[in-house]
Amino acid sequence: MIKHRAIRDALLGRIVSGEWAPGRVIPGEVDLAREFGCTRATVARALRELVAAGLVERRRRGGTRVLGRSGRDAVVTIPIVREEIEAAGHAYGYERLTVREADPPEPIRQAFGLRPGAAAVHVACLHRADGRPAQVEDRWINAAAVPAVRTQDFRTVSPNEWLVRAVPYTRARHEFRAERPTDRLRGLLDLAPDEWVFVVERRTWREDAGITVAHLYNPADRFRITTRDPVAFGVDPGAG
Amino acid sequence: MIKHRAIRDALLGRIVSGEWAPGRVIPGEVDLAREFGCTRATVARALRELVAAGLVERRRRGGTRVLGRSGRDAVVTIPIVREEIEAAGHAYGYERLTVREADPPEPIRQAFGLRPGAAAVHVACLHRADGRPAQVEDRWINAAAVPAVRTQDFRTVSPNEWLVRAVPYTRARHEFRAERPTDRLRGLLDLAPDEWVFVVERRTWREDAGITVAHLYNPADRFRITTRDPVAFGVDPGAG
DNA sequence: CAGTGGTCTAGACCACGCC
DNA sequence: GCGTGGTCTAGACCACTGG
Repeated sequence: MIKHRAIRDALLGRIVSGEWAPGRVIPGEVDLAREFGCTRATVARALRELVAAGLVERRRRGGTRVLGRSGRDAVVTIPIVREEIEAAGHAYGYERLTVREADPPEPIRQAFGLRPGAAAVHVACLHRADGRPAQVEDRWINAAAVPAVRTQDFRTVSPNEWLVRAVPYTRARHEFRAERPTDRLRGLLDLAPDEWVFVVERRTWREDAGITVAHLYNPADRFRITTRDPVAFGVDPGAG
Repeated sequence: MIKHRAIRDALLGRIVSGEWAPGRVIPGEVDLAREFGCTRATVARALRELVAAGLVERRRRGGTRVLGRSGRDAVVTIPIVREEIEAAGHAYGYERLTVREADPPEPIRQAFGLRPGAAAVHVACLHRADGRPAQVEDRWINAAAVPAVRTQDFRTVSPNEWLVRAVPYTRARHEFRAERPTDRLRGLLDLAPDEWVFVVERRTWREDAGITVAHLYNPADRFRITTRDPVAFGVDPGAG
């Protein structure tokens, strides 16, 4: 029986049951500590978790207030194509299409904060499931931030897996959208005549330097992204 | 100067700089407390935040180990069409298309955990930006879990906004995918001849009872979902 | 079984911000 | 001003687990 978790769950129950409606100010730490027979510190820890979960807000002198859940935040795990394919019981296949050092196009250069003429490496490759095309990966890597990329030919190791090992990053942003495929994509992915592609765009930074911009093109007919609730608690039981 | 935050940031720096590489076991709480001139409790709090951020894992006797960032988790804010439209400076328009009480189809019934014959309310409506169709909302609401839905005609209030006020939920799941539009959708959304729709599927529960299943159909040509980093720290500075 | 993290107490001082 | 949360200390005991 972990006290701070029992307290957190008790308070959570009062909130989701509606006993403590959104907008209401709940009892102060001292009162709760008395009610639960513990010290302020333990109550404070429970309340800190509720804050992290976005269920309450706290203000000095103003007390702790229950928030209405607009409930718009969700956590999405960016799928790694290799793991998806293997988890589905299919044979994973990897094929490097092209690799070249070149001037990145303007949008990429902007993302990297590079001056015109600065070098970057472009890699394109194809991931297969049981031989069937599953994803085209089109990626620019900032050669200034990752010099080692020049010595890599990506013939057997996919850019994603190489980067994860080679360069820790500190920040990532993703975008999901659907697009009309180019003719090249249509051929590579063996798309139906009218089929679109589901694009996952992934950008990573190390501090302020852009590392990579990747476009992951998936056949829209057989691709989806799912979310789960913000970690809040449930996962990661010991963390607060 | 908040000590636990200073310590957390110092440790974070050693991790992202590579001084403490993934896999490495970092000094114990007692050593860190001595180094930073504080008590174990303060160091523990800093480390708890690093755990929550997914940067380290801790085990009794095993110590605190730096994790490699596969970096696959991202937070996505589910867009609310009205806010998106108004934020873009357009006039928001709402039109209820249909509302009826009916037997939900099998997949919906399954999501609600309802027996055949149990009632639910179906609502369809259209959201516009400057008169132009922006999103079709197709939603089932569990009448058993939300009896008040029977008295609502949704003529002026959208189901989403009504539900947020009326029924707190405890759990939500979303799915993003792209689909061929039906003819009805093509007409309602004024889609280009070959255009697909970007579907956001949203399901919410209260405890174990399903509340609603919504399909939000967006013209794929002008819709995207973006993510940000897991809250970790930065947002919500006081929370841990 | 020893050493690590996990938890909790009792008490203190501080800082902010409604009233 | 004064009550609230925010932080920190000093010390204690426990629980797990790797060597």
